[in-house]
Amino acid sequence: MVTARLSPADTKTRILDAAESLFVSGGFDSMSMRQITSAAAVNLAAVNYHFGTKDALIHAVLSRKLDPLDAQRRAMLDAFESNYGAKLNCEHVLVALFLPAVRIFRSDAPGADRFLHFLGRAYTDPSPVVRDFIQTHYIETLGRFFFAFQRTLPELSREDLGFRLNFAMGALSSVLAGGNTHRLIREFTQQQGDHEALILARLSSLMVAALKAPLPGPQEASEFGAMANLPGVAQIGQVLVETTESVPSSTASAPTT
Amino acid sequence: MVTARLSPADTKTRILDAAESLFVSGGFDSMSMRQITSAAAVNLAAVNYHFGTKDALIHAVLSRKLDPLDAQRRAMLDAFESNYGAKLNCEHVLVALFLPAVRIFRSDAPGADRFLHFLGRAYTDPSPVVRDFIQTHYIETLGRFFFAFQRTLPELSREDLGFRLNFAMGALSSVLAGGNTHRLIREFTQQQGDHEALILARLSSLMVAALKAPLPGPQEASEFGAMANLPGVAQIGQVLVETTESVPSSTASAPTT
DNA sequence: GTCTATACCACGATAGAC
DNA sequence: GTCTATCGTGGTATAGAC
Repeated sequence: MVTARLSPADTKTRILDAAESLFVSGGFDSMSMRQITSAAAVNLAAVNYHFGTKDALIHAVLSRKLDPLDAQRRAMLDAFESNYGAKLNCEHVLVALFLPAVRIFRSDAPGADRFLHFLGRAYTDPSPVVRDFIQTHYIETLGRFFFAFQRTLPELSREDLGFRLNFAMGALSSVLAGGNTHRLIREFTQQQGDHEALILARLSSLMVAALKAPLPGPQEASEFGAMANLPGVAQIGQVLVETTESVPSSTASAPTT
Repeated sequence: MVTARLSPADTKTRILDAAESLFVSGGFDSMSMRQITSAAAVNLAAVNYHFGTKDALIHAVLSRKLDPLDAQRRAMLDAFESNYGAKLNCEHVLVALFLPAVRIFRSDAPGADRFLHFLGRAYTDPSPVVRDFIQTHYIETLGRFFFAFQRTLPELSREDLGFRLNFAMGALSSVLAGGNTHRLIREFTQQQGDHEALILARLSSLMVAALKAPLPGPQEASEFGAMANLPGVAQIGQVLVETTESVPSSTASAPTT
């Protein structure tokens, strides 16, 4: 509505900013309402007033950053599909998947430099509150990208593509969550001209490698089996279990192996 | 150490089992002492008596599973280096890195079927209690594997290898932490003979692809740059920035990563 | 409609009784 | 070794000030 004063919207934003920062630092379960409210310089009850609950607050934090990212990803995939049609290849799809995040990261929006770190945390947080939200809100876009990858990589079966995409996306999330993103990216871009393109190229090259790697057949598997059966290797970790189920009373566990 | 009765060791083990299960489900910060003790059917204070603190408890939980894994990894790398010497290749190193985990996963030890899930959680948990413990206790083995990879992949620079290893290990952890591992892996292995070898081959092929992918140069980067500048793509997510104060400010403080 | 003070129950941790 | 009582802190809910 009208709301002449300028304080109300500011309070919500300050809470969101503080919560986001604490979320990136230690994850959802780690951040406390008292930490959030004191960092935002608002009253403890302000969170409950504006968001209702801690779960709803993290949903708002996630939506604020992930909704625009999701929309840009879809828009970019649309643009590539319109431009290339049947000639769409998997590099195009990867660009549509990565470029929006890289652009946000390289923008001068507040907190943009921490965006990749935030993205990694959001995708790796163990809390069901976070995982369920992401898995229910951005499934549609994920399905679109899955379908696009399937079109550009017809040699992969549905299950195999799922395995590789899971692998690739997990890799990206984990790398970003590590927080080394800054140092890593700076290293590769310090003497280059087009930062955005080079970051894209680096990430995409690894992804393409994981997506296009030849599928191991029985013969490759048997090679690994031969390695595993080498003398001095075969017995390592071989669980020769004579004790049925209950492990002996030793403080330092010798069993398991 | 006398402990004639059978209860004391049992109490510790039950606590460890309950804590491990809850850790896999929701991470470190999510699991509560009351959840743990009630699941283990012991008194609330039993945890503090046997382990001292919640942090020490999770350290014990991690050590119980990760120490044997770490030892087996080192032993297997030793065996491969003895067998192959200078002819060691990066597939060998990958087998030494993965096979111990796969063997534990496929053993009939209690909770072995959840081992990969546990491993993923341990490597991705956001809590400093977990991260610091892992990074301080298993650094030595990580260094050994890094050195082994460096020998078998001399064409990669130290920094590039670090980036790719980070990528590959993050992928593995994230895939495992996802929990879909069981269903996914079962799908690919249900009608095959040598499960262990095939799982190894699958994981290794993706890792090898990520480790051996050609490093993108300026020309590849410019191709991606061209994609990003297509009509209908260039303006998506472009944060119309007129203020270009902090451009390529090389704030790279730490030289070597 | 916006914000504050405060009370409520569950959490981790500790001391001391048994 | 095991348990109970207790303290400070976590998320949540409400009454009331502006």
